[in-house]
Amino acid sequence: MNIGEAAAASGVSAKMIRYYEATGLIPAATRTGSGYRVYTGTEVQMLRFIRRARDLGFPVDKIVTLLALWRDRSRHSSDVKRLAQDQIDGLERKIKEMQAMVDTLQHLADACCGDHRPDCPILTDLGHGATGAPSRG
Amino acid sequence: MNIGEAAAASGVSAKMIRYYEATGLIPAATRTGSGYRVYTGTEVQMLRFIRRARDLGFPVDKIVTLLALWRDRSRHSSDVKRLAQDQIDGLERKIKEMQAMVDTLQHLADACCGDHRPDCPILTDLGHGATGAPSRG
DNA sequence: ATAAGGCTTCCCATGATGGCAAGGTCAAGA
DNA sequence: TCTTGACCTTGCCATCATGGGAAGCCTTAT
Repeated sequence: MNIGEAAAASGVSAKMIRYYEATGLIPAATRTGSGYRVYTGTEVQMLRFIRRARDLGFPVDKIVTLLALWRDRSRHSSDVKRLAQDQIDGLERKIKEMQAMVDTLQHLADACCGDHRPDCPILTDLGHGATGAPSRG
Repeated sequence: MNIGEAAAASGVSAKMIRYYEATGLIPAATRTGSGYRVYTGTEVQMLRFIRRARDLGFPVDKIVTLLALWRDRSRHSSDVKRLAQDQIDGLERKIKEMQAMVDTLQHLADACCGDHRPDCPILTDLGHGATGAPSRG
Protein backbone atom coordinates (compact mmCIF):
# COMPACT_ATOMS: atom_id res chain seq x y z
CA MET A 1 0.00 0.00 0.00
CA ASN A 2 1.04 3.62 -0.51
CA ILE A 3 1.97 6.06 2.22
CA GLY A 4 -1.48 7.63 2.25
CA GLU A 5 -3.18 4.32 2.94
CA ALA A 6 -0.57 3.44 5.55
CA ALA A 7 -1.21 6.80 7.18
CA ALA A 8 -4.96 6.23 7.26
CA ALA A 9 -4.50 2.69 8.55
CA SER A 10 -2.05 3.64 11.30
CA GLY A 11 -3.22 7.06 12.38
CA VAL A 12 0.22 8.51 11.68
CA SER A 13 0.30 11.28 9.09
CA ALA A 14 2.24 10.69 5.86
CA LYS A 15 4.43 13.60 6.86
CA MET A 16 5.32 11.96 10.12
CA ILE A 17 5.93 8.58 8.50
CA ARG A 18 8.56 10.20 6.29
CA TYR A 19 9.98 11.99 9.31
CA TYR A 20 10.25 8.75 11.30
CA GLU A 21 12.01 7.17 8.36
CA ALA A 22 14.40 10.09 7.94
CA THR A 23 15.33 10.04 11.62
CA GLY A 24 15.83 6.28 11.70
CA LEU A 25 12.94 5.42 14.00
CA ILE A 26 11.60 3.10 11.34
CA PRO A 27 13.58 1.40 8.55
CA ALA A 28 13.42 2.90 5.06
CA ALA A 29 10.38 1.66 3.19
CA THR A 30 10.84 -0.25 -0.04
CA ARG A 31 10.05 1.77 -3.15
CA THR A 32 8.24 1.17 -6.40
CA GLY A 33 10.12 1.75 -9.63
CA SER A 34 8.86 5.32 -9.67
CA GLY A 35 9.94 6.04 -6.11
CA TYR A 36 6.69 5.59 -4.19
CA ARG A 37 7.07 4.13 -0.70
CA VAL A 38 5.34 0.79 -0.23
CA TYR A 39 4.05 -0.48 3.11
CA THR A 40 2.83 -3.84 4.34
CA GLY A 41 0.72 -4.84 7.33
CA THR A 42 3.84 -5.34 9.42
CA GLU A 43 4.92 -1.79 8.91
CA VAL A 44 1.46 -0.43 9.60
CA GLN A 45 1.47 -2.36 12.85
CA MET A 46 4.76 -0.74 13.77
CA LEU A 47 3.34 2.68 12.96
CA ARG A 48 0.33 1.99 15.14
CA PHE A 49 2.68 1.02 17.94
CA ILE A 50 4.48 4.32 17.53
CA ARG A 51 1.23 6.24 17.40
CA ARG A 52 -0.01 4.63 20.58
CA ALA A 53 3.24 5.30 22.37
CA ARG A 54 3.15 8.94 21.25
CA ASP A 55 -0.40 9.19 22.54
CA LEU A 56 0.95 8.10 25.90
CA GLY A 57 3.48 10.91 25.76
CA PHE A 58 6.62 8.87 25.10
CA PRO A 59 9.23 10.94 23.30
CA VAL A 60 10.57 9.47 20.08
CA ASP A 61 13.92 8.52 21.56
CA LYS A 62 12.15 6.39 24.16
CA ILE A 63 10.05 4.80 21.44
CA VAL A 64 13.26 3.63 19.79
CA THR A 65 13.90 1.56 22.90
CA LEU A 66 10.29 0.43 23.18
CA LEU A 67 10.35 -0.77 19.59
CA ALA A 68 13.56 -2.68 20.22
CA LEU A 69 11.98 -4.37 23.22
CA TRP A 70 8.84 -5.05 21.21
CA ARG A 71 10.92 -6.93 18.64
CA ASP A 72 13.08 -8.67 21.22
CA ARG A 73 11.43 -11.94 22.19
CA SER A 74 13.95 -12.50 24.96
CA ARG A 75 13.27 -9.13 26.59
CA HIS A 76 12.66 -8.77 30.29
CA SER A 77 9.31 -7.22 31.09
CA SER A 78 11.08 -5.39 33.91
CA ASP A 79 12.86 -3.28 31.28
CA VAL A 80 9.56 -2.28 29.73
CA LYS A 81 8.00 -1.59 33.10
CA ARG A 82 10.89 0.66 34.06
CA LEU A 83 10.45 2.72 30.90
CA ALA A 84 6.76 3.04 31.62
CA GLN A 85 7.43 4.04 35.21
CA ASP A 86 9.98 6.65 34.09
CA GLN A 87 7.37 8.06 31.76
CA ILE A 88 4.81 8.12 34.56
CA ASP A 89 7.28 9.88 36.84
CA GLY A 90 8.11 12.49 34.21
CA LEU A 91 4.46 13.16 33.48
CA GLU A 92 3.63 13.46 37.17
CA ARG A 93 6.46 15.90 37.68
CA LYS A 94 5.16 18.09 34.89
CA ILE A 95 1.64 17.79 36.22
CA LYS A 96 2.81 18.96 39.63
CA GLU A 97 4.58 21.95 38.09
CA MET A 98 1.51 22.94 36.17
CA GLN A 99 -0.76 22.38 39.12
CA ALA A 100 1.41 24.74 41.15
CA MET A 101 0.97 27.34 38.41
CA VAL A 102 -2.77 26.78 38.45
CA ASP A 103 -2.93 27.12 42.23
CA THR A 104 -1.01 30.38 42.19
CA LEU A 105 -3.05 31.77 39.33
CA GLN A 106 -6.31 30.71 40.92
CA HIS A 107 -5.31 32.34 44.17
CA LEU A 108 -4.53 35.57 42.34
CA ALA A 109 -7.66 35.42 40.20
CA ASP A 110 -9.81 34.82 43.26
CA ALA A 111 -8.34 37.94 44.83
CA CYS A 112 -9.05 40.01 41.70
CA CYS A 113 -12.50 41.49 41.68
CA GLY A 114 -12.46 41.55 37.89
CA ASP A 115 -14.44 44.68 37.32
CA HIS A 116 -13.92 48.00 35.52
CA ARG A 117 -11.42 49.28 38.06
CA PRO A 118 -7.67 49.04 37.43
CA ASP A 119 -6.70 47.60 40.83
CA CYS A 120 -5.52 44.07 40.21
CA PRO A 121 -3.59 41.75 42.52
CA ILE A 122 -2.58 39.66 39.55
CA LEU A 123 -0.58 42.47 38.00
CA THR A 124 0.69 43.52 41.41
CA ASP A 125 2.10 40.05 41.94
CA LEU A 126 3.65 39.92 38.50
CA GLY A 127 5.14 43.37 39.01
CA HIS A 128 6.77 42.37 42.26
CA GLY A 129 8.25 39.33 40.62
CA ALA A 130 10.36 37.07 42.77
CA THR A 131 10.49 39.66 45.56
CA GLY A 132 6.92 39.02 46.62
CA ALA A 133 5.24 36.01 48.18
CA PRO A 134 1.90 35.54 46.45
CA SER A 135 0.02 33.36 48.91
CA ARG A 136 1.44 34.24 52.31
CA GLY A 137 1.43 38.01 52.12
CA MET B 1 23.93 48.42 34.15
CA ASN B 2 25.06 45.97 31.46
CA ILE B 3 23.03 43.05 30.17
CA GLY B 4 24.79 40.55 32.42
CA GLU B 5 23.90 42.47 35.56
CA ALA B 6 20.34 42.97 34.32
CA ALA B 7 20.13 39.24 33.70
CA ALA B 8 21.34 38.44 37.22
CA ALA B 9 18.98 41.02 38.73
CA SER B 10 15.93 39.86 36.80
CA GLY B 11 16.43 36.13 36.51
CA VAL B 12 16.17 36.37 32.72
CA SER B 13 19.24 35.18 30.82
CA ALA B 14 21.12 37.69 28.67
CA LYS B 15 20.28 35.52 25.68
CA MET B 16 16.59 35.80 26.37
CA ILE B 17 16.76 39.53 27.05
CA ARG B 18 18.17 40.01 23.54
CA TYR B 19 15.51 37.67 22.18
CA TYR B 20 12.72 39.60 23.89
CA GLU B 21 14.13 42.79 22.42
CA ALA B 22 14.42 41.32 18.93
CA THR B 23 10.85 40.07 18.99
CA GLY B 24 9.47 43.34 20.27
CA LEU B 25 8.34 42.11 23.67
CA ILE B 26 10.49 44.77 25.27
CA PRO B 27 11.66 48.05 23.73
CA ALA B 28 15.20 48.25 22.42
CA ALA B 29 17.62 49.10 25.18
CA THR B 30 19.69 52.24 24.94
CA ARG B 31 23.30 51.66 24.01
CA THR B 32 26.65 52.97 25.09
CA GLY B 33 28.87 54.53 22.46
CA SER B 34 30.46 51.14 21.86
CA GLY B 35 27.15 49.37 21.43
CA TYR B 36 26.64 47.80 24.85
CA ARG B 37 23.02 47.62 26.01
CA VAL B 38 22.29 49.64 29.15
CA TYR B 39 19.51 48.85 31.60
CA THR B 40 17.90 50.74 34.45
CA GLY B 41 15.79 49.61 37.38
CA THR B 42 12.64 50.18 35.36
CA GLU B 43 13.73 47.73 32.71
CA VAL B 44 14.83 45.17 35.25
CA GLN B 45 11.39 45.43 36.80
CA MET B 46 9.82 44.74 33.43
CA LEU B 47 12.08 41.74 32.95
CA ARG B 48 11.13 40.41 36.36
CA PHE B 49 7.48 40.81 35.37
CA ILE B 50 8.14 38.76 32.26
CA ARG B 51 10.07 36.15 34.20
CA ARG B 52 7.27 35.78 36.71
CA ALA B 53 4.65 35.50 33.99
CA ARG B 54 6.75 32.85 32.20
CA ASP B 55 7.05 30.97 35.48
CA LEU B 56 3.27 30.89 35.56
CA GLY B 57 3.28 29.39 32.09
CA PHE B 58 2.06 32.39 30.12
CA PRO B 59 3.25 32.25 26.52
CA VAL B 60 5.13 35.28 25.28
CA ASP B 61 2.26 36.53 23.12
CA LYS B 62 0.05 36.65 26.20
CA ILE B 63 2.75 38.48 28.10
CA VAL B 64 2.62 41.21 25.46
CA THR B 65 -0.96 41.84 26.52
CA LEU B 66 -0.17 41.51 30.20
CA LEU B 67 2.61 44.08 29.89
CA ALA B 68 0.28 46.46 28.07
CA LEU B 69 -2.28 46.10 30.85
CA TRP B 70 0.45 46.53 33.44
CA ARG B 71 1.39 49.87 31.91
CA ASP B 72 -2.21 50.95 31.32
CA ARG B 73 -3.43 52.81 34.37
CA SER B 74 -6.97 52.90 33.04
CA ARG B 75 -7.11 49.13 32.52
CA HIS B 76 -10.02 47.06 33.71
CA SER B 77 -9.05 44.35 36.13
CA SER B 78 -11.63 42.15 34.42
CA ASP B 79 -9.35 42.02 31.36
CA VAL B 80 -6.45 40.79 33.46
CA LYS B 81 -8.61 38.30 35.27
CA ARG B 82 -9.88 36.88 32.00
CA LEU B 83 -6.32 36.33 30.77
CA ALA B 84 -5.47 34.59 34.01
CA GLN B 85 -8.56 32.43 33.79
CA ASP B 86 -7.75 31.48 30.19
CA GLN B 87 -4.29 30.47 31.32
CA ILE B 88 -5.78 28.41 34.17
CA ASP B 89 -8.16 26.72 31.75
CA GLY B 90 -5.39 25.90 29.30
CA LEU B 91 -3.17 24.49 32.02
CA GLU B 92 -5.99 22.41 33.46
CA ARG B 93 -6.77 20.99 30.05
CA LYS B 94 -3.16 19.93 29.60
CA ILE B 95 -3.09 18.51 33.11
CA LYS B 96 -6.14 16.42 32.34
CA GLU B 97 -4.56 15.08 29.16
CA MET B 98 -1.40 14.14 30.98
CA GLN B 99 -3.29 12.64 33.88
CA ALA B 100 -5.15 10.42 31.43
CA MET B 101 -1.79 9.26 30.08
CA VAL B 102 -0.59 8.57 33.60
CA ASP B 103 -3.72 6.61 34.44
CA THR B 104 -3.39 4.44 31.35
CA LEU B 105 0.30 3.87 31.91
CA GLN B 106 -0.17 3.10 35.58
CA HIS B 107 -2.88 0.60 34.76
CA LEU B 108 -0.58 -1.11 32.27
CA ALA B 109 2.42 -1.00 34.59
CA ASP B 110 0.37 -2.47 37.41
CA ALA B 111 -0.56 -5.35 35.14
CA CYS B 112 3.07 -5.98 34.19
CA CYS B 113 4.86 -8.26 36.59
CA GLY B 114 8.17 -6.66 35.65
CA ASP B 115 10.40 -9.66 35.95
CA HIS B 116 12.81 -11.52 33.71
CA ARG B 117 10.07 -12.97 31.50
CA PRO B 118 9.14 -11.36 28.19
CA ASP B 119 5.37 -11.32 28.68
CA CYS B 120 4.34 -7.70 29.02
CA PRO B 121 0.86 -6.17 28.84
CA ILE B 122 2.43 -2.78 28.19
CA LEU B 123 3.91 -3.90 24.89
CA THR B 124 0.79 -5.88 24.09
CA ASP B 125 -1.28 -2.74 24.48
CA LEU B 126 1.12 -0.65 22.41
CA GLY B 127 1.06 -3.35 19.75
CA HIS B 128 -2.69 -2.88 19.64
CA GLY B 129 -3.67 -6.51 20.09
CA ALA B 130 -0.51 -7.92 18.56
CA THR B 131 1.18 -10.95 20.03
CA GLY B 132 4.02 -8.87 21.37
CA ALA B 133 6.28 -9.00 18.32
CA PRO B 134 5.84 -7.27 14.98
CA SER B 135 6.18 -10.39 12.88
CA ARG B 136 3.98 -13.26 13.95
CA GLY B 137 5.30 -15.85 11.56
C1' DA C 1 50.48 46.24 27.47
C1' DT C 2 48.33 42.18 28.06
C1' DA C 3 45.10 38.79 29.64
C1' DA C 4 40.62 37.67 31.08
C1' DG C 5 36.12 38.12 30.64
C1' DG C 6 31.92 40.50 29.07
C1' DC C 7 29.60 42.19 25.14
C1' DT C 8 28.06 42.14 20.06
C1' DT C 9 25.86 39.70 16.00
C1' DC C 10 24.94 35.63 13.43
C1' DC C 11 24.05 30.84 12.73
C1' DC C 12 22.46 26.37 14.35
C1' DA C 13 19.82 23.02 17.20
C1' DT C 14 16.15 21.42 19.83
C1' DG C 15 11.03 18.14 19.17
C1' DA C 16 7.26 16.86 16.75
C1' DT C 17 4.40 18.60 13.64
C1' DG C 18 2.13 21.27 9.89
C1' DG C 19 2.17 23.91 5.56
C1' DC C 20 3.46 25.13 1.04
C1' DA C 21 5.58 24.72 -3.54
C1' DA C 22 7.30 22.57 -7.67
C1' DG C 23 7.29 18.61 -10.09
C1' DG C 24 6.61 13.43 -11.05
C1' DT C 25 3.07 9.42 -11.15
C1' DC C 26 -1.04 6.93 -11.51
C1' DA C 27 -5.85 5.75 -12.38
C1' DA C 28 -10.08 6.76 -14.37
C1' DG C 29 -12.95 8.85 -17.61
C1' DA C 30 -13.99 11.36 -22.26
C1' DT D 1 -4.99 8.87 -26.45
C1' DC D 2 -5.36 12.77 -23.76
C1' DT D 3 -6.85 15.13 -19.77
C1' DT D 4 -7.84 15.63 -15.09
C1' DG D 5 -7.44 15.16 -10.42
C1' DA D 6 -5.64 12.82 -6.68
C1' DC D 7 -1.57 11.18 -4.87
C1' DC D 8 3.37 10.93 -4.32
C1' DT D 9 8.28 13.00 -4.08
C1' DT D 10 11.75 16.27 -2.05
C1' DG D 11 12.84 20.46 0.12
C1' DC D 12 12.31 24.58 2.64
C1' DC D 13 10.02 27.31 6.20
C1' DA D 14 7.52 27.95 10.69
C1' DT D 15 6.38 26.88 15.22
C1' DC D 16 8.06 28.13 20.70
C1' DA D 17 11.42 29.44 23.97
C1' DT D 18 15.78 28.41 24.88
C1' DG D 19 20.71 27.18 24.73
C1' DG D 20 25.32 26.70 22.40
C1' DG D 21 29.04 28.32 19.91
C1' DA D 22 32.02 31.17 16.89
C1' DA D 23 34.30 35.43 15.50
C1' DG D 24 35.37 39.69 16.85
C1' DC D 25 35.11 44.07 19.64
C1' DC D 26 35.19 46.40 24.38
C1' DT D 27 36.38 46.98 29.25
C1' DT D 28 38.75 46.20 33.31
C1' DA D 29 42.25 44.64 36.17
C1' DT D 30 46.98 43.59 36.71
